[in-house]
Amino acid sequence: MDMDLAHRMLDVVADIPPGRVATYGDVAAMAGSPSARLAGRVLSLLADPETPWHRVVKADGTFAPHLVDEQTRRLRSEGVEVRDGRITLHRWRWNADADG
DNA sequence: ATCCTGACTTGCT
DNA sequence: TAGCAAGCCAGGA
Repeated sequence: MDMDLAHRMLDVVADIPPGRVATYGDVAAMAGSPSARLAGRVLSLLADPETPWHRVVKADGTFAPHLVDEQTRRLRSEGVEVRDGRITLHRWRWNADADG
């Protein structure tokens, strides 16, 4: 696996501000990859305890099935409104340009 | 080499 | 809105 790319993805995730989220596709794109699957793979294999993985969601605002509970708790603790296992993406999605 | 599976996304029905 | 297929990168059998 491309470790340089992997670390860029982790850096992108680390840059997501609290209370904001990004999609797997966003993370991949910002790291220079077209593969959202790779972003998920990188998080599953290389995420540190410090990595805010819970700020990464699917393109439709839902979460990976096995993470729903934990991710819901963490996002709510940051002020993100989670309804029925999903968020309103257009409202919480991180805009790197506007939000930093 | 081929097939299946996975923290994914998009387009069609 | 829900279900399916194809495309995507990588890894295991």
